[in-house]
Amino acid sequence: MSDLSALTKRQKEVLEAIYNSLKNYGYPPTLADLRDKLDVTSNQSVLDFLKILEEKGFIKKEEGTARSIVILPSGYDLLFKPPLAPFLGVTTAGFPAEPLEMNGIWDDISPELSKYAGEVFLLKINGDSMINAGISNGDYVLVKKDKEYVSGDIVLADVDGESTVKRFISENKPPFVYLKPENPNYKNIIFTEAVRLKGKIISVIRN
Amino acid sequence: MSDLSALTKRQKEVLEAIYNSLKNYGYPPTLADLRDKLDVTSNQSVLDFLKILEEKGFIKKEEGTARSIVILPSGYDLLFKPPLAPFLGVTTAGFPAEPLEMNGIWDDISPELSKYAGEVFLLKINGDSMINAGISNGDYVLVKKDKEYVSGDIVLADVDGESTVKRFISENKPPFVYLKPENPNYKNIIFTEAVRLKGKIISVIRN
DNA sequence: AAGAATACTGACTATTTAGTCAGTTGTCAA
DNA sequence: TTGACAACTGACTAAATAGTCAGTATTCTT
Repeated sequence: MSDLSALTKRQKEVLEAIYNSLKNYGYPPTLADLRDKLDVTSNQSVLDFLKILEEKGFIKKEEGTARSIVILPSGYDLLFKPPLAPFLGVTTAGFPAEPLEMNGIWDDISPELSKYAGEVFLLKINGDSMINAGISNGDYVLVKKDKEYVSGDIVLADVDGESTVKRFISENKPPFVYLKPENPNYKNIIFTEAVRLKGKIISVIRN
Repeated sequence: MSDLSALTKRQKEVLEAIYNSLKNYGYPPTLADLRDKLDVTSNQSVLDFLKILEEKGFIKKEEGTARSIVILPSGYDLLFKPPLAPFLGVTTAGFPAEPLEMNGIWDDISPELSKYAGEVFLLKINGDSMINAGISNGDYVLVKKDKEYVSGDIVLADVDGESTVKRFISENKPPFVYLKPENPNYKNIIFTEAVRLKGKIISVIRN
């Protein structure tokens, strides 16, 4: 038997189609809605998929009831969280990483933000190197993956395998390009090949 | 004609019944579901209500479509935010109020937070009197209504009809009880009858 | 090479659900 | 005291929707 949590590409498309309906109309799709979205002509195809998704625990539906498909938490997980996973172990701001407990926290962030899924992730700040930029120990920052950075951006950087949050500076005088902590007790990090920019901090959340 | 945004007690019950269905089952109710919940025996009663709620802009439904009732933002406002309304016009942090644009912003905050509905609201900070506490101009703060405050809490206070965010201090030496701005350019506000504490700041959100 | 799983078809029925019609009752303000 | 409004009834029809049946084609595994 195949892995309980594994979905084929097509099956994931179905889950996404359900989610999109929900998002676009505010209520779940009918079999016919899904039939159209999935470009099939038979209800049976849809019922097959729903049965599989239900057996694997991603959705739930009531028999004999119109528009009764509900996406379960594990379904939402599959839709949104997997691309974030690689980052979740890491943590930041100049000090050793601590595993991030997403439980609860992610729920406090809007599902709306899931439109950024794959591009945005949440990190818990560990350290005080950015205190003067209003980012304190224990805060959560929302990081958006990006390719372009301008001087002054607050960024998540990977320095020799260790993650850190600093201000990115690029200027016409020495030391030209470097990472600047917003705390006089910390030193600038000169940009070398060991430094990689992972994303921009787009939001700070403090509870 | 009566106020467009006013609902009778019964009409509000209907809106709540819709919401409860949504919450309990994950999808909207049918006419029959509502018929049962509202303890009426005719579909027409339900249709009458839905028509009124739709005309008044609290819900939307598709004709000829099962379970197609969607609660609109103003419907959710009515369900959760009414106790907050008095606050929304106000704004904060030492300077004149600016009407708060909830649109978009509220969407960035989790629906999960609606469990605090009636106790929590969002304010946009206008001013820099709390800059050293990490609360800057343009930030949003999540305020939780409360009755008990301890020295050191950052609070939303009403001072002579004007709202402001400050640190609440209560100590054994003069001036004993007062509101302290976290910015040396601002003066302490001594606690008098003109000062009322409205809530605690539980979260700061910066975009 | 055979079976299992996946993805799919087309015609059909049964059930659910929305909506209509033609009213009644009670309340409250002009 | 009349008329608008709010809340409601019971029987009905029309439409939407779920689900069945009996298959085929393709790919992957053993």
